[in-house]
Amino acid sequence: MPQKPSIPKGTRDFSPIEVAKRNYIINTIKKHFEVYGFQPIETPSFENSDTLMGKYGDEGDRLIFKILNSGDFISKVDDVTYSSKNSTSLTPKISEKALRYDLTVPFARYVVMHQNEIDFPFKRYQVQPVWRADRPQKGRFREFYQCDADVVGANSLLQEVEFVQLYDAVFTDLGLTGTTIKLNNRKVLSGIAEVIGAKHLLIDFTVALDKLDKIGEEKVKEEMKAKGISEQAVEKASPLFAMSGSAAEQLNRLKSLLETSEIGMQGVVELEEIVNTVEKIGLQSAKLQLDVTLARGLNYYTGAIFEVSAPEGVKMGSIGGGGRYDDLTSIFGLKGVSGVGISFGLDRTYLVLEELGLFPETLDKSIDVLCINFGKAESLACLKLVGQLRNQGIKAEVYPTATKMQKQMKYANNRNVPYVIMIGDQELSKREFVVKNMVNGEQQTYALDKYEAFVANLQSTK
RNA sequence: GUGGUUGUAGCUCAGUUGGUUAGAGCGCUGGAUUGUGGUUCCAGAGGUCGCCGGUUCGAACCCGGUCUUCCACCCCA
Repeated sequence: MPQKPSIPKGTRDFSPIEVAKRNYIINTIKKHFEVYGFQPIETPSFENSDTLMGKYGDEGDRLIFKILNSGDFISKVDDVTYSSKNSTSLTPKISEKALRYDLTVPFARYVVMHQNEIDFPFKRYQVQPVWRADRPQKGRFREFYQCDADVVGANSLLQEVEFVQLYDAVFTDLGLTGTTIKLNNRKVLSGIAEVIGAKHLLIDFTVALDKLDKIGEEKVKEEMKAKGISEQAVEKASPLFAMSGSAAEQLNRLKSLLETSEIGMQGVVELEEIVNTVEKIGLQSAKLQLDVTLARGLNYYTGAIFEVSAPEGVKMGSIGGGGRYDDLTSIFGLKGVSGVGISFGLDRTYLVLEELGLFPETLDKSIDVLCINFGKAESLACLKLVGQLRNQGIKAEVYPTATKMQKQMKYANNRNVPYVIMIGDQELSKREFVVKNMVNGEQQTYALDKYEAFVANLQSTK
C-alpha cells in the first residue's frame, strides 16, 4: 500500500505559474537593490544554535526550529538532565544547530566574521528562505522568503532616506501604488517611556502601544496597566493616542511632550530630518507617514523603525519592515558598527498583488512557439526550425509525438502558447511553414529559409 | 503555546433524522471532426468520504483521538 504523501504544516509546493510570479517579484526587488548599490551575499540555511538563541527574545527562541544532533545523541545526555523532562535544559544537549530565523542576525554574524575583508560602509542584500515554528495563518508560513537590504558602517540618516526611496521604487515598479511607509524612532519611544516614568517597562509599553489601531485606545490602556504601568503614566502618555495631522504637527506635539528627555528629543530630530529630506526629494507612489505607535522588532532596533502597509482596502498585515540597529554586531564582539536595513515580505506581497490582479499577464506564457508534430520527416524540419528560433532567443519546442493534431492543438491552447507552427507534408514539399496565431486564429505562411521574417514579426508584437 | 474552524472525484463544492449502488459543475479520456485549439453535442473513466479507533443491525453523517486547512490571540514578514 503506497503511503499518501503530504508536506509539513505551513510549507508549500510552488507550481510553474507560482514560481513565475514569485520570480517576477524577486527579480524586481533584486533589480532595485542592485541599482541602489547593494551586493548579494548568501549564508547557510542553518546556524549554530548559540548564534541565534537569545537574539529574538523568549518568544523568538520558542519559534526557532532546532536541528537534532546526529548520531547517538541521546546517550550523551547526563541522567539528571535526561530525567528532568525539562526542554530548556535538555534542548542544548541534543541540538547544536538551528534553522535560520531571519536574515539580519546571520548577516551580523557574517559581518563580524568577515570584517577584515569588508569595505565599510557595506551594502548587502540577501534573498533566502527563513523558518519559524509558528502556527500558520493568512500570509504566515513556517517556511518563507525574506528579501533584505542592509547597510553597515554608516551613521548618516541619508541611509534611512535611501531606504524609503527604495521601498517606493520597488512597490511602484510592481504596480502596487498607494502603499504607506510608516516611520518611527526607537529613541522617541524610549523618551516617552522616560517622560512618563515607565523606562523599565519600555518593551511592554511599546508592544501595547503598537496595538492602538487594532484594539483601540481603551484596550491599549488596559493592557498597559495590566503590565504594571501606573495610572498616571498612562494618562501622561495619552497625547499619543490622538496623534494625527501632518508630520510637522506631530513632531511639534512630540517636541513639547519630550522636552525633558534628551534621548526623546534626539529621536525627534532624526525623524524630522528624514521626513524633511524625503519631502524635498519626493516619492513616486508611496506615502511616508509618521506613526509613533509603530513598535516592531524592538529587540534590536535602536533608531528608525519602518513598516510598509498595503494599500487601503487590502486586508493584509505589513508587507515590509526594517530599521536601524546601532549595536547588532556587538553581540558577536564587533562594537561601533551601525546598521540599518529593510525587508520585503515576498509571500505577503504576492498575496496582495494576486488580490489586486497586478501580475503581468505574460507571466503564465511558458513558450512562444509550439511546433505540431506530423511525423518523422516533418518533425525533423521542425526541429531544425526550432533550433534557429531558439538561437534568436525565442522559446520554442516541438511536440514530442505525432499524435492527433486536435490533441496537440489543445495542448498548445492549455499552455497558453501564442503561436503554433505547422509543417506537414504539403509544407515540407514546398519548403515552407505555417504559423497560426492562437489569439485571433489567423494563419500566415513563410518560406523555411526566410524564418527571420517570422522572427521579426514576432518581436515587433512584443 | 491558547481558543475556534475545515477535510467528500484532479479542482470547486452538494449530500435530508444514521438506511440499499455517495452526486453536480469544471477538468480529463474517447467520439461527432483522418491537417486545426479556445464554442457546441454525445459517451466514458475517475472515490480507502483525511487517518485511527468507538457507538450501532447499519456511519460520509454520532462520539473520542490524531493529522491537515483557515481564523483569532501571543508574536511576527
